[in-house]
Amino acid sequence: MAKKYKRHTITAALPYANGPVHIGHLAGVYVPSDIYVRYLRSKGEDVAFVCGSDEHGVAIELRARKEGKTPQEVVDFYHAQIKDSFKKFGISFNIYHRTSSKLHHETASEFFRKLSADKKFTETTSEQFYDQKEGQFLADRYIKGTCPTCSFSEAYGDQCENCGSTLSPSELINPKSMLSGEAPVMKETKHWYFPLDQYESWLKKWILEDHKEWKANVYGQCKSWIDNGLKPRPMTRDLSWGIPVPVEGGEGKVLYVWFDAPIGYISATKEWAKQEGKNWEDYWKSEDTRLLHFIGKDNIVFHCVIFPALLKAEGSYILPDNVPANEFLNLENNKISTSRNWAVWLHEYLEEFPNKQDVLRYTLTANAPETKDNDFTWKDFQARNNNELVAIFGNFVNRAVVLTHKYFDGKVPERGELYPIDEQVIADVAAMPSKIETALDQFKFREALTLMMELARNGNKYLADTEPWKLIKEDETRVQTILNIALQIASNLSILCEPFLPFTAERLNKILNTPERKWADAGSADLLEGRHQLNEASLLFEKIEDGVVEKQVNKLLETKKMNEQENNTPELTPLKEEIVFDDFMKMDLRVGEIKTAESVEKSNKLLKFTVDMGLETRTILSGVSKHFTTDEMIGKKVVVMANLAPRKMMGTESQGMLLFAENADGKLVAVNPGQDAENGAVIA
RNA sequence: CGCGGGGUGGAGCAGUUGGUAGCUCGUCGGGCUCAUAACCCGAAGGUCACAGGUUCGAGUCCUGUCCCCGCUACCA
Repeated sequence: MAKKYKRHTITAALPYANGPVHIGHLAGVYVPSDIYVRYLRSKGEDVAFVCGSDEHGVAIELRARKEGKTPQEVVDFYHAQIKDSFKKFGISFNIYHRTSSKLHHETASEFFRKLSADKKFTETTSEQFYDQKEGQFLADRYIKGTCPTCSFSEAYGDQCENCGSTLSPSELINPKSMLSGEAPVMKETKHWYFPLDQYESWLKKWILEDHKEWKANVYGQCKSWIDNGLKPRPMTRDLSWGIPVPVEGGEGKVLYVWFDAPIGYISATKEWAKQEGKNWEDYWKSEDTRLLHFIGKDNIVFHCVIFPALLKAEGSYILPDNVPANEFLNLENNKISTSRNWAVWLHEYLEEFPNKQDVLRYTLTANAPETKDNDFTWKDFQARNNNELVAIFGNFVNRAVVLTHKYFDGKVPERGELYPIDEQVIADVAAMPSKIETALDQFKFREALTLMMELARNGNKYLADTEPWKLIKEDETRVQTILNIALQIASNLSILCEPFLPFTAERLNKILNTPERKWADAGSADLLEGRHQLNEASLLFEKIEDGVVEKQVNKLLETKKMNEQENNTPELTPLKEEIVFDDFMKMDLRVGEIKTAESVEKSNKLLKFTVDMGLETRTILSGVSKHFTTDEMIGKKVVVMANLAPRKMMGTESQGMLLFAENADGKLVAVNPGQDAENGAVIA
């Protein structure tokens, strides 16, 4: 932070209100942002920490339809649940707002109207697929059809999952709406485009030159976008759930969620300012305010490129000074997945681990995905609690307090003459706050946490080196000095651990019988006066037994089992249209035997096979390298669609098609005619 | 050859402008007994994904290869 700022506006990514929040959200965004905010507040800085539920978008509309509810009912439920989880975890938002609120609708509409009036949009009419049965335009992802490149029948409108080609929906053969299953029609529609391309040179300077200090993952992602050339992006959608387009001709259309969601930060700030009697514009339009966005890596371009460009276009807003984005957290070696229920849900954790919010906050900070994706395991959670929080932090505090009660009736003893070891440890304490500050100022939360724990470790070492329990028999004055210093360290811990472990800081202050202290006090060896009365010692952390984490692991195994069962009784794809016998007879299916198999250069999906078809040997390409190794395919009998028109892929002509069955989990199995079938035999 | 991030002792991570490879946890050995069988000391353990190159010297710079993750633009 080279520049001195008067105040800070800190945003945390708006969680999407179509499901509860899990440890991935916490680790990636909310714990780091909360640590940073608590640190700033402790330093006495003026901070607005804003967040809220993102409640628009097509996914919520679809979910509501599926559950037979209104979109509002869906978001009401999850908004309340998410808000509650954050509150209980001590995520100290100044306000947790929501984008379905009236104030937000007004704010976003006004923003849009301003850009529209200033001619910052271009209005373009184009033809898009429309589902007549559902009365709705279709996003690319909601159209399926046959891939023109590889004939895969389940290709999406934007991409074929089988061969990897990038598509546009109009290229699909036999397109089908995923909503109704009907064939969509083309229909004209007008949208408001934001010409991002016009901001290219400005973005180049602002990010690539002026913000080289951004994290490597953030900077790299932005550079990639800018270097690839920016295109105008539509800022409106043909949907019904969202903020109505507030200008002439916008009937039946809503604002794109990625247009309205970041503005949610602004409306949240407005609401908070109104409640607190402050001026919201100080936090968004004043050059001496520092704006920071805490997000996950999936949001980088929206927060670094699109939203800043919109703010720039509007003209009166400040721009983010930094966007500390984290990578993703995995759970027990698998990607966290809401739909597969592979997650640790915060509302469940709160019930199953009462009063252990700090343990999770600690684990997620110590193992935060700051530079790359990381893995959360229950075993690691248990180890960090038992070996670090209990053994090092909790134990040190307990030792110091118990000894003080034992020898001095719980009154802080006066400090006498200092030995070199005392002076050393006091100097170490004094040096610690600035070390932690340096780490926090660079968003290195893992490192900051390690430093904080180092102080507790030093405390334990100090006690071990000075051995007050031995000295008490011969030199009580010396013990007074030692315990005084040990307690000063404990008091320092209460300040320095507060950003990371707020509940622990509170308990520690209770034990020490002290008020909450501020960052400026940290480093001092005079936080506790002589004869200050301590409260009874109580444990800050408790050991977590094997059975407890085993239960959690079993719960996940159970989930895995259920997912597998669901896959075994899959939702089968509905039968295709009836065909007549002659249609069937048009297909020439033959038995073949794979003679050779090799991977295709520059393709991550294709394998190249030579297949013995009895009369001839054919070269056939198939997009199956994710499913099979070349070795396991050699010698296999397969069914070949023999009279399919040849097609060139990756420079090689494929003379036919191998048949595979696809399981619900996407895994392919070769259709096997049995080893007795002769090569070239007709299948009918 | 689409783009970005990552690949460092059993696990999780640091390694700044190239100069004897560090930290936490775990393991092994020892010590201590105030403390939640907690604490303290010591040791073992790495061809820094792989192959070349530049250099007196490369985890660090260059070239190529492999692997994992994400993005690829109406998926929030």
